[in-house]
Amino acid sequence: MKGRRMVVTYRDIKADILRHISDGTWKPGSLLPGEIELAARYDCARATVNRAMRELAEEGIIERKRKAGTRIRKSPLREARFEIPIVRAEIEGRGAKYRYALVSREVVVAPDWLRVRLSLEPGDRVLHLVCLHFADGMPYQYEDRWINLGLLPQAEETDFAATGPNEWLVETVPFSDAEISFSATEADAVIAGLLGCPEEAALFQAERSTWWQGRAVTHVRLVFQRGHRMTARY
Amino acid sequence: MKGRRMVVTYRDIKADILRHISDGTWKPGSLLPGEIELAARYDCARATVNRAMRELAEEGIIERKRKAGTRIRKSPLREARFEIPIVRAEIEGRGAKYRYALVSREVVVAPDWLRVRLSLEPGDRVLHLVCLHFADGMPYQYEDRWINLGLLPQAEETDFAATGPNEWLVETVPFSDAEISFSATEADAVIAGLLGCPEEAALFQAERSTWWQGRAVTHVRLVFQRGHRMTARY
DNA sequence: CAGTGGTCTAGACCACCGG
DNA sequence: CGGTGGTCTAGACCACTGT
Repeated sequence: MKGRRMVVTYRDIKADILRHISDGTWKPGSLLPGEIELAARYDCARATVNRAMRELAEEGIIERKRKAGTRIRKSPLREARFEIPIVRAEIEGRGAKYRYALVSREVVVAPDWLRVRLSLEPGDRVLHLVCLHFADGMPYQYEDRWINLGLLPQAEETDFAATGPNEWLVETVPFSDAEISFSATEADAVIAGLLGCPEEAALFQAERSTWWQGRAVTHVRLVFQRGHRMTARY
Repeated sequence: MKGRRMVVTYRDIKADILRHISDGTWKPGSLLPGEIELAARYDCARATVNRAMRELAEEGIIERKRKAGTRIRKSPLREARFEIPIVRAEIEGRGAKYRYALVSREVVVAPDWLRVRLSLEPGDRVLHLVCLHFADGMPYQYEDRWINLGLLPQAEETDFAATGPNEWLVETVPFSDAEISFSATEADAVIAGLLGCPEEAALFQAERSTWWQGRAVTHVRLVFQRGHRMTARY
């Protein structure tokens, strides 16, 4: 009279383990049963338990070491994941109308601070662009970008009046490594003028350097309009 | 004379796919071969290909849909992961000496803005703490915390003069959901005084609300010393 | 050196959804 | 409806590392 036994999924196991942590059955630092033991308890294959625990480890909930076993992390070294969207998508995703404007364009020898950041050689030339991004006609983001002409010489011939450098780069360099950092900055006269905010206003900014196969592609400083927030759940 | 054939690992496959994207073999938007096809090409089990592609999808490199197959993402919807450490660990991790100070403590009825954020009832009581965290004797972070006494009544009897609320909460509420957001703020008179920076200085701040099993635990506003950055690679 | 997690395999069933 | 990815299984070998 018994139908087919419901199969235990790795999601079930994750949820069950989280429940045990939540209700205090397993406390921070304590040792969990091994995979074989749990597979027996849940009556499933070890691979299923493995996937559940591997994901919990990736999420920073538990800590696994061969031979030593699996433990609940003392202070849950958790991490928040932030999507890094393209400005256009970000603005249109909020249901606002996107507009882009090129403010200035110049080809120069890379200044020292940039050479250091991107590991460029003395004398290397870069394309320096300043742009503005608008949401519903209001200034949304100031973009100060430097593109390595040694790696992307075609950038010098490209017209950035219509298409922003961000979108051009995405389709030109399909895949890349990046380092991004967030901080606060005070609006200088130029930025205050362009964003239409008071000088010295506190603004949220992101700086990102990008590499492709070990070579520097671009460096960009993005300064957001007053009051901008970046949010994540975790 | 052939020894045991080298087994193809899921890491090999990930690397190979990334190489194909990097060198332009597969362009953004293009359709990749199915799992069975790839398993045959790499001469491995489908599960191995599946794990490689599943991880690439999690990382935002590719997009998978049943029946439709797997494609390279148009604009690589990538995400940066930031570790959210406890202040003490953050400071000691930089090799600096950590010191904590409680600035003020009061039990009050939750103000309206907090009630809304944490979905509290009118009249609910909260513990309001203001603390300072020092690195090598220099003010590092200002902490403005509110703890829900309805959920954690024992907080009212706890002495936060020695141990910071953050560490107390971590060991009291082992697991929780959180929403965190980053922005820039101007130093008001109080914060400028405590952090020792000019009034109106642009400061980086994080705000976090935390829930345990659906009930609000705490809300905290963390304001960092001038020049603070949060960095990630991706 | 022995126990634990890490990974691969070959096969199977199934859910979803595009054509 | 049929092809694609999603997942589970039972078994195996291996790498790492604490004891």
